Amino acid sequence: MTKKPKKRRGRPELRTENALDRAQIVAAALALIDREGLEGFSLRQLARHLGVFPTALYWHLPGGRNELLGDVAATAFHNVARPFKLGDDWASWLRELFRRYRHSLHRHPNIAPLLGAQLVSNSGVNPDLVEQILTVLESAGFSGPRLIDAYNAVVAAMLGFVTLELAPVPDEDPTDWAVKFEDSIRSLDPGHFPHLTKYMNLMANRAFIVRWESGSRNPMNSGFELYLETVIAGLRSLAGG
Amino acid sequence: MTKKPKKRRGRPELRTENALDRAQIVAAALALIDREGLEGFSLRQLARHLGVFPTALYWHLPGGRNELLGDVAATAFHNVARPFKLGDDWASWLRELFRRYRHSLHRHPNIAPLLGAQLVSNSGVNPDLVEQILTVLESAGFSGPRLIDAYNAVVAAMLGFVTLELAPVPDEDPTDWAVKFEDSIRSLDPGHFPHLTKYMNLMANRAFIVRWESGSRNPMNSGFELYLETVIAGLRSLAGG
DNA sequence: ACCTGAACACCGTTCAAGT
DNA sequence: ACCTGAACACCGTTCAAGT
Repeated sequence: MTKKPKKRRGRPELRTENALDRAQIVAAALALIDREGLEGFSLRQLARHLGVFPTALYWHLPGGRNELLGDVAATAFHNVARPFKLGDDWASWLRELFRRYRHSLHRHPNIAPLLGAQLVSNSGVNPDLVEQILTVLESAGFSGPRLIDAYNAVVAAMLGFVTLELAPVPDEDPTDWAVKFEDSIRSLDPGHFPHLTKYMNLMANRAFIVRWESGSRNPMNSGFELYLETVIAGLRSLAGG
Repeated sequence: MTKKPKKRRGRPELRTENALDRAQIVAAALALIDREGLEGFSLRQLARHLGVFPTALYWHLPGGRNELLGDVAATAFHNVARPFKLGDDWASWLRELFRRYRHSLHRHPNIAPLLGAQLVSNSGVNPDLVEQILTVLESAGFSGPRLIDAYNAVVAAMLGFVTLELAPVPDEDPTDWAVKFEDSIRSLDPGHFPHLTKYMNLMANRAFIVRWESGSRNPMNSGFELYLETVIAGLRSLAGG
């Protein structure tokens, strides 16, 4: 009954009662990564933002940095999969899944490396998504070991394009790097690179390997759509097999 | 004319004349990453192996860590693309490209995150590869803006699957993590996850999201092959468009 | 030209101690 | 139960100085 809410009232973040819980830490981490990027992110900086000592985080996340990043990565999968009812069109369902996943990551582009390139993201992932993809592919005509192969192809396709699209630029002075890189691209010899130079205005900074900005600044929409249709057309033609 | 090869003869790595050049540093870095992984890799450790001070590396690689990793990543593309002659079958050429790239990365699985998830890899990449893919896709029937979309789809497909397949396991005590993760997968409710539990023996540790080992220990061969055929069949059906 | 050496401003994590 | 506080063993990078 004795209330004492006046403790530590000079603090920047007002930490009434028990300030920290796991969800709050994860949310703050995501916000920090959104602003600073993954390279600039550290537990110590996060702790500073939360108004606690770095070591306090270990009580809530015994696994430390990896556990935290696993939880952060899992948020990208929230609400990407819609319900699939028997009789629904599998291709439409897959299209929507791919687009919603991509949209979700474009809202937090800096976590893209976590999803594509670190198995850590597994731990937090909802098995519902796995179950649904299997259901949809069965309805598309796959079964047995081939169904599992198709499942792997679909997951790789869903994550792969976006991981690459949103791959971060080097963290050094980005304009220097961009200028230097653009120069080297634009000065290629048309004799040796006829197609590349012919299509330069369509490709410069818009195509993999010859771009100097990430997809977060330069979305690759039409490339993604063609990729998506490629995968769906391919699955359709292999479904009978 | 005065030869003095006896300098510093007590050193572990015998550094005759000028010990360091860029190529040597890159090779040593790759070897170190192969053994320790990307997380365990540091410039200081690399310098120790080379018998120099960490700061010596900056004379050869002014861009520091990023420049070094860019060069390391570029080695994955060496000799993946075969020559393409007019009249050759574009599908066969693409098949070989994908397989050779995958094979190249399986020899250095720890650098996979650099290629998929960091734009830094661009700097060292050979524009020949770009030119060749454009040539092949034109021969497959693509042209104009759609050719560029197809190019982006092909690059994303080539890099995407392998990046995911070789995504590294968390660096903490790996067996602990694996056991814990396997338990959580195997104890899923068949009522709620009928397909996933039905296919568990085919999927456990062999399919994305429900595996606890990287593709470097557990290659996903049949998944890759179906993915490859999916992309090729899809491109074939969209080439007319 | 090529490398040493000291210094700066950081990291993640462990462990004991406080309340 | 939840957090502080000190300590450990590291980082990448800059800058001046040596040869």
